[in-house]
Amino acid sequence: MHPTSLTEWRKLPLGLSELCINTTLRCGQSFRWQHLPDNEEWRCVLYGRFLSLKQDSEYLYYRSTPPPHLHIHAALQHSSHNDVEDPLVRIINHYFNLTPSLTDLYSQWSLSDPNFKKKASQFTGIRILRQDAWEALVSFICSSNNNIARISQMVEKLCAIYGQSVAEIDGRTYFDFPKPERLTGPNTESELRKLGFGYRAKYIYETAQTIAEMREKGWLDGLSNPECPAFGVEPKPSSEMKPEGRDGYREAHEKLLELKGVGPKVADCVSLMGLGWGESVPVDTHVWQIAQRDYRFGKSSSKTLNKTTYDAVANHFRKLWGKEAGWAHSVLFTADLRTFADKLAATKKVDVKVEETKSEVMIETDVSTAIALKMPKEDVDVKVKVEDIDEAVKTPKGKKRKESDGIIHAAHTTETRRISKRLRR
DNA sequence: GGCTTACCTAGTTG
DNA sequence: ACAACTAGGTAAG
Repeated sequence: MHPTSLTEWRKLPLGLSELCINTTLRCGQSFRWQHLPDNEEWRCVLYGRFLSLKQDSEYLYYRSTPPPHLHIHAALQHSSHNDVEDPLVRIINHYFNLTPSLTDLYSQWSLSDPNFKKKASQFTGIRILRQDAWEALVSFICSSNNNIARISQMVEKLCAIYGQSVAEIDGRTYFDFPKPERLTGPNTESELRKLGFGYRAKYIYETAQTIAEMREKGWLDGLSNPECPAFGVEPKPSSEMKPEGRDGYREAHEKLLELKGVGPKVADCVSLMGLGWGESVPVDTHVWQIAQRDYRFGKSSSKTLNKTTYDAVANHFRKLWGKEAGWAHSVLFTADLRTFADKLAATKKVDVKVEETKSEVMIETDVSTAIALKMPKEDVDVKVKVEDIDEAVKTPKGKKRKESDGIIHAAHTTETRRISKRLRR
């Protein structure tokens, strides 16, 4: 394939508190975005179309390859508008779920939940993506007992082997996500095992088989929230909200559980990020820890996360945060991720001096602000005194961290290592 | 219904 | 170097 040309950057007015791609694309919702650290650019393929993004405090910048003629997603061709509306804008609005006002939602959640208010100021602009349901389903089957780095690797391999080549830019080929039919071959399971999918190989193969051969066409997308349908489908009103979620959400969740490798947590991830059900609250190990630590769970309820406890936690958060509980959940979940732990650790006590080498202007800030401002890492020289870190992180000396509140301390230990490593170079 | 255990593997930890 | 452990769970008993 020839190197593909890129269009000029175009821009959309959009504040960082309405969308922060640097956080949203790294918090474990989508596993396919490529991050180019040089200029903080993000690249991916959506609906068969290559897309590149970057952002500053006022605008979201986007560019793509010239409009394709043949291999275009069907929904794009049915552009019923006479206005020459940029198809990329439609894709961006849909994928990033840009219709609801995120700042309004944040103030709503802050009003009803002091803990949210406390954490949220460091984690603004986190949106729930409206991803393709099939891609979300496969991605989250991969996520079981796994870490974000490896999930991303696996999804990437899946696209490279089974997906269609869409563009070649800077020597890298970009692929679309393969349809279920591409994964129903008799050797798929063993191929996936060779690619390092482990026991998930069987789940993916069997689920692809089920959807391709045992379900009506459009079955999965048909489980979508009518208010937030698949790309290119007209929105319709949805049913009324209930404590356990709307009827359509309950039904989607139940149907997803019939698929191999799909338990309650994966079903909720797909419902939330792939089917547009905002009340879906995936309760994973992090959320369970958060519920026990910050929301008084764990005393009366059982020690392990069984089905009853799962529903109790999810219902509690739905009651607390309302119809878009899953969006709020994602903010707290992100705050708890190790990748982002430095935001909280740093702002607590570490005073980090950041020197922007380009302008040679010295500013004092914490790591969190530096990240929030999205200073290119290469342009930022972070200087931290080791005593400050030790003082701030208070690395525990006890060997058995697991017994107590292990998660926090473990995160701090990791963070200490990470910063020390950075200092050594 | 609630609780255990096995399941793949890349990367990290001690 | 190298064994043990960890990471967005699920299925089966």
